[in-house]
Amino acid sequence: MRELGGERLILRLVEVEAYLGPEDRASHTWGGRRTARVASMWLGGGHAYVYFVYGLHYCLNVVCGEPGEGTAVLLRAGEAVAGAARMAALRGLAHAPRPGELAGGPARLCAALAVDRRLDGASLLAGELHLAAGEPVADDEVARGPRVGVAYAGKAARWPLRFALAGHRETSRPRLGG
DNA sequence: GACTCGATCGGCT
DNA sequence: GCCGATCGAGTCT
Repeated sequence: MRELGGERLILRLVEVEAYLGPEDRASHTWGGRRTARVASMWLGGGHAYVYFVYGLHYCLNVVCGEPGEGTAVLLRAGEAVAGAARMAALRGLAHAPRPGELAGGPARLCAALAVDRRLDGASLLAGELHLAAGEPVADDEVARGPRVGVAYAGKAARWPLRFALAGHRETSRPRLGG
């Protein structure tokens, strides 16, 4: 849930990826890296970790576990529950978004919720950006597969740590089968 | 101090 | 399906 100027923008998360900390080569905390950029990923669970990538995109993670674990979940896609028009405007879309276009992809999700570095390290338990428990999802509704864009990570690149609602239309590309 | 490349997206072919 | 954009963190010298 994103609160922006009194308006509520609500996304239901439909796709995420897990990053397991120092032993996960695809993780920014691989090998115990403690640099300024990843500092917030070492915070305790419930904090946001926002980073800038490719010179023009932001990605939003939810930090997990105890302080010092360095584990997080990347939010890859969501479907609009409320505030879709505002989110489309934030995305700069002049037309009604097609399925998957509004927040289907980590950088799109950040753009739709106006997330940038100012929210890096912020608490997600309260405040203008926060997580709320949603409907429970049965195990057989969840498709899983290898993560995206981490081919450099060797063996860890093949770990099935990407999770999405099976057959959901808002998930990011490349679409997870199932 | 300089160089390399990335947890991406959108436009063009 | 392929490729360029764009910049800062990380790494090496």
